[in-house]
Amino acid sequence: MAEVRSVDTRERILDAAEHLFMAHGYEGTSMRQITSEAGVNLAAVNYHFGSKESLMQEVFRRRLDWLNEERMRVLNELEREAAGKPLKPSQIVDGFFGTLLRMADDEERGGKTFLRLLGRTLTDPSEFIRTFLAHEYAVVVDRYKEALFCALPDVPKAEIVWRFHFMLGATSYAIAGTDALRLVTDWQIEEEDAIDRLDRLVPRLMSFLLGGLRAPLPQFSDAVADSK
Amino acid sequence: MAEVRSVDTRERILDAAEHLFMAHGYEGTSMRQITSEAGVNLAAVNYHFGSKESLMQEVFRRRLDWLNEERMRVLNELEREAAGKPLKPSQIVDGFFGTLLRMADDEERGGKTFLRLLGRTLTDPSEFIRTFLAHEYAVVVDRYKEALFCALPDVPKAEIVWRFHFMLGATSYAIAGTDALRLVTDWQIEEEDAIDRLDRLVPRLMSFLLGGLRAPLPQFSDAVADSK
DNA sequence: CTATGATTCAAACGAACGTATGAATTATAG
DNA sequence: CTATAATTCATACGTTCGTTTGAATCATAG
Repeated sequence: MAEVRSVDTRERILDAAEHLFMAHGYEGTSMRQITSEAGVNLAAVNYHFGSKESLMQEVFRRRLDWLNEERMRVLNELEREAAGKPLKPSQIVDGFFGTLLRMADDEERGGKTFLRLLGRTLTDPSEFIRTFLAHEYAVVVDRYKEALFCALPDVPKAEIVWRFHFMLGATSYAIAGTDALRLVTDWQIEEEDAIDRLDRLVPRLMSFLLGGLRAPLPQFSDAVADSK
Repeated sequence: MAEVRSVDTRERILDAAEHLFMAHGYEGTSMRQITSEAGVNLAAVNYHFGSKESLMQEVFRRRLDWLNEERMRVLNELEREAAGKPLKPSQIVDGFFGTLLRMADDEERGGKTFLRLLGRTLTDPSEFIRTFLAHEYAVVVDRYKEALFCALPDVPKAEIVWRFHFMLGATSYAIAGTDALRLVTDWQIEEEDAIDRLDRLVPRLMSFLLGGLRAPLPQFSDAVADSK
């Protein structure tokens, strides 16, 4: 069985697809763009992956499998060290979001390209993509949610779930890239941040997330005891 | 000049486009879907708007013109009342994000449909959309940024800009809709929140945003005085 | 070396896309 | 009523899309 060529072809396609999906979105990227950038024949995608949808799923699976495992490993390690005592919220947030953000430095795992793709895809309108991602994330997110419940026993669970959601949004935006960032700034300020974008982004985002997670509980206009 | 028919047609097209762009994205929505849902002829879009791109821009302009004016009006009013004294961050945040979120109740202004469209579009990969939105937002965002600089004189400007960006992300996610929300929860908790989703979402999000905005400043690993 | 299965390739498929056209229809002005 | 401009309509154009096909090329096993 020939292996050398095909493994190479598969990987080249995945790399090109990852980059182009990030830059132009799923619907905005054609098979011809992908195979052209990968330097392979047009039919190669359908031969190796079956369809464009399956290719998209494989692009994510290649990265998320590792991320999910790593997140699980980190949380298990934290809980082992804590020996039964509840974790600090900052540890949990770092385990989930910090682990993600540190992928940006790891070119082997897709680096910034994959992070930006992920950030943009989480709000992608395509039904099959959201369904796929929700399924990929379900188990890990559930474990982290439970950890937060234990770490913040005085905060209603519904509140924690919402704040988890808000944290995902802030993070998604942060990694979706500097293009959307033009919304907020014309960069009259941060020329000095050209290189250090990342090692500064992480602590910046972490401060913000933790501040939001530990904010005072909201007061609803209708006075209802919102416990549990 | 005939006006009755064409005004109706224009509006019907805009409504259908708003809904379909929200549900399936810009690239994922065809002219035939739009004209079919609007109950008008296929050629009507090109006749009234020129092209699909122009239609997309008009969909946003119809809503954002009002939103921008309202945000300006609110901020001017706040500054008038304050009479020179710096505003409270909570006032500024409510002026920018609260004004946006309250559109959800206003069906005349697009309601939840437009909010979800906006939330999803802010991370849309299409170049011309991001460029257009950045241009539409520029002036207002700049005024609110300046207001935050004055309200938080001890916080470095770069930090405020970043946190503004994070707040946009969290808000975008919150309004992008309950579909993406499945990522975080299977709704084992919040059956009771079916109706009140919105009058509870606003205070919830506001608490989170303010907590993040006022969080302790991050400590960078390389010790550099990050003033200015 | 030959046979076999895996992979690559050029070419084509039908479908769907955004847009353009010119005639038919409708509303307004004189 | 008639003339004129605005709008609607059915239809078609040229592209591009994702996918398929069958032959050509390659690597490996016997």
